[in-house]
Amino acid sequence: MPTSREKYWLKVWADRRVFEPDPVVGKKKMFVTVPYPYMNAPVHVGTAFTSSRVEFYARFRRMQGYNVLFPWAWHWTGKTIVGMSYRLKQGDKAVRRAFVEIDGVPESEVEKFTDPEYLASYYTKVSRQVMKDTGFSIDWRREFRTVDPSYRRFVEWQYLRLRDLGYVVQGTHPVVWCPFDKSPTGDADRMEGEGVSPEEFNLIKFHLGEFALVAATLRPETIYGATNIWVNPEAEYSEARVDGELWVVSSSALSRLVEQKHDVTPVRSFKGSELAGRYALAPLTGKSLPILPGRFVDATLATGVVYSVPAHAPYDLMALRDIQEGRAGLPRPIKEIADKLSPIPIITVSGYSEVPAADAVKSSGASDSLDSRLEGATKEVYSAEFHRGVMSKGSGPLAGLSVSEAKTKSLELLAKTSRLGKMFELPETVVCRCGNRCYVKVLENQWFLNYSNPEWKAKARQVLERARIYPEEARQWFYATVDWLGDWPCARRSGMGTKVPWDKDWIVETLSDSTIYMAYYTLSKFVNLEKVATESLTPDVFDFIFYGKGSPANLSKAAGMTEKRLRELREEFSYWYPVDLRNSAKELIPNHLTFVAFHHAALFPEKDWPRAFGINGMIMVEGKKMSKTKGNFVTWRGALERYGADGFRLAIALTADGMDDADWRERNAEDAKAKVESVIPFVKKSLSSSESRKAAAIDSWLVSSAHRRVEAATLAMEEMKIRRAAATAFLDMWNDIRYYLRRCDAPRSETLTDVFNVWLRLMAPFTPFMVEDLNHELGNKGLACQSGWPSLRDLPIDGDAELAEAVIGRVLEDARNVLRVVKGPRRKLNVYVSSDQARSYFAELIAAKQKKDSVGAVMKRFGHLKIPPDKVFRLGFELGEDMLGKYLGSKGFDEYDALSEASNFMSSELGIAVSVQKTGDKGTVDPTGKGKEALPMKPAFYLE
RNA sequence: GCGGGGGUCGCCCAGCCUGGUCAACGGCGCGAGGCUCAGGACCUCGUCCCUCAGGGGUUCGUGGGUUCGAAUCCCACCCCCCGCACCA
Repeated sequence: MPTSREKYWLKVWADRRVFEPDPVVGKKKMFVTVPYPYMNAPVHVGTAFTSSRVEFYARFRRMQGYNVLFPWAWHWTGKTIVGMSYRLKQGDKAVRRAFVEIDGVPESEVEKFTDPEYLASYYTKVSRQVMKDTGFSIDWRREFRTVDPSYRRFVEWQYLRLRDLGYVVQGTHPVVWCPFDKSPTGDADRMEGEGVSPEEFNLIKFHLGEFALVAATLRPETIYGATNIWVNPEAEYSEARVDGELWVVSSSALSRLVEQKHDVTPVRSFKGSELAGRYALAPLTGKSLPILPGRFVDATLATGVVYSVPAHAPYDLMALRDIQEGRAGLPRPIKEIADKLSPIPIITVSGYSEVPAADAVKSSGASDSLDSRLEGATKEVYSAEFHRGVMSKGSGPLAGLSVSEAKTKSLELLAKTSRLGKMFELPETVVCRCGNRCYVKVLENQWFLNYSNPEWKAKARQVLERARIYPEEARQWFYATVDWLGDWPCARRSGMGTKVPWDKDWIVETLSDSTIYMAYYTLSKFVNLEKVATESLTPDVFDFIFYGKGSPANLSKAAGMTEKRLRELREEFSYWYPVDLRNSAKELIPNHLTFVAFHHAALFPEKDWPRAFGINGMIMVEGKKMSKTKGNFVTWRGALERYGADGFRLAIALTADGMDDADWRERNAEDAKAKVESVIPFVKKSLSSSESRKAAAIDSWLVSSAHRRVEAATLAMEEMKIRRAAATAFLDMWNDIRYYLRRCDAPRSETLTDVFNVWLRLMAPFTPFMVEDLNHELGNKGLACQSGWPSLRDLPIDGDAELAEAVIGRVLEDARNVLRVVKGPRRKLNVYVSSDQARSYFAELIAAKQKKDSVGAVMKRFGHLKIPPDKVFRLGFELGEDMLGKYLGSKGFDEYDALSEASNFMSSELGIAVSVQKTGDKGTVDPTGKGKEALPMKPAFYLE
């Protein structure tokens, strides 16, 4: 629960509607967005990380005087929510446990989660509250859910227009299919078989009388090494008419062939063992190969028929040995056939004998053809042969080719014989979340977004080329994605969502519908305030709002809206669009963010294309990837409760920049919380020790430093370098003030007050609650979040003051070094500032070098100083261009005055008396003559 | 495999585009001191190795190269992370 101070400010902000922007003619605007989070769980620290970047940016821009719109919505469409709800209903304990133990949902609520809409509404409710409690500057008037009727209207409009443009096309495609869900089964929906996708198996038709015995293989190049054919003796096989030919395949293959749009008429079925002992004729080689029973053959994989290449396939070799060595227990005639067979090597590969399969079988330790260790042996041999293998003499026309070349060549040859077919199959078992085994289905007349369209691609690329991308490193990834994207299936059969307007059997797939919805925020306000009815939102009305097409007078009646309202909608859109910033985590580049580019390219004129994309890394927790199963899932609510709104916000701001992954660490969050809490006491204490007096150099220095910090923080914010900006605002600024307090005898209250006022505004985007309190504490009227971003003009640079502190810092550093090293008694540190002569020498030598003049003339005049020129040049480098320029350009800087003034300070810092003197002045005590070594900004020391 | 991003002083990380100000910012951790009855918080100093004068040595994945000079530029290699699609 928010603290009372947090509650107080939340109420003030809400009452004054500071985050509810409407168009203001002539006022520059800033429209920033984050992809809506999916409501199958409460928002977590990852959501917080991504969205807080926009929140900080929004508050920053608002202070800069922009009219900032930061809207929010909730993603409900898709099948995950429905799926989780369904699994809960089925009594899935893991799902239930996640709800209760990780998400913290009360048991009484979980009961109701069997209704997917309830589940989503619950998470929406708690997520909205936590975001509000964190003080996000969101215009909640525009909030919506992706299932809202008006939003559906908007999606329908989008799809109608995309179809008009020819970007929605129909096509045919193989998918992993769950027969129960009647839906494609993506990775996330699988219980087993992650990452498995359909592979195209080659079907090789062996002549078996008038039939074709159809063997399936991924390695067609091995056909020359085939010794026999395997069928599973236990399984059922069928004769069938397939696409007009007579095939023999496993019975289970028939139904899958049907799903893959083959024309199948079964003729008769029989046991696999019936085929044993018969012979079939191989294409290309023309060899007659015996059919043998092999129990290792999976009849449910592809056609359930394989040809045997014992030289290169461990399973084949082992199965052959099983028969030859009597383990298979087969009748004599079969065994006699097998006894005559031996491996035919056709591939040579370094590191293996002539029969690689034999080596692999041996090292695997497998004892028969059903031994699972053969799996590994197979992978090993295939991999070695594929990458390093060369086809040998026995492989006929393939001889001399690499294995991958031979693959292509063999397919060409087979195609010519018309003994080649194709079939999709899953190389491994895939089981759907619902528990059913999946297979490959070829979907016909599926709707696709035509991302492969070259013109569309070119235009999408333009959108990206015209946009700023933070950080720039992400740009290449975007471009690569545009090139890589193929047609995207954009409709599905199940889950929540909007129906495809012209084909109501389909639902628009969720990634495909969430591409231009930022435009919808400009009108959702009117819908929520009941100023616009869902029925009014016809395609023509959307055309008017987004394109200005048509006239309000003509539209008004049909739309059931006044002309004024129509114009208002159009103006609201025109004012806010385009999106100025869309920020998201990097894993959305290959899909959502690039889709945004595509759809804006298609549907909007260039002036309405997104201006910038912000990309951030993923969230880690204590150095590990956050996941529910690992048990390191941190909810936003949980973190907020522990560290308070400001502490949480600062901690998250300081985690990472660019595409680096953000590491959420409790230790850092605790530290952030403590920092936030100590700001106000620090300010109060500092002010109470201050006094009103005339400004001194050190006061100007603090103002100068503030200038530098504001400059750095502003630049960082503008480039979405949130961590950098937060570190500058909090840590660097704080360090400067602390130094100042130590540095001067009595801090000047006017300077402190000015600088604290700058500081609080720098911190305002990150820790708004504490800052409002501080603002109040400093006696300011109005709200900090509405005050202006600090102006550099109010913070003059004082180069001389900066030089003074720089030289003091250098002296302290050097002196500490000397004091650390030198042992023995010490009483006093004499500091000798360089003589006027040395100063001239330094300046002239540097000038000569810069002008590329000869330094000889200068040396001649100053030779008596006995300071080698190298030493001068080295010091020049050491000082750096910036400080060197400042020093040489300064008229008023007096090193001696600066250091003398600071002698008390240096003395207390070093814990030893410090006496500053100037070389060459009368009365200077320099018994060892060290002072002669002094150079500008590099005084000499003598330790007594 | 393809595509993208990276490897920095115990840990996280800045610097790299635009080479020298770099033993290299900042934070965390750790050590010493201060403040405190004490602890926490807070403040200061220190934290690669050596050094009784501000210095020296060895460092920025590895190996080469360019240069008066390289964490920064070029080449090769090694390693790590992310994405690879009908899914939010």
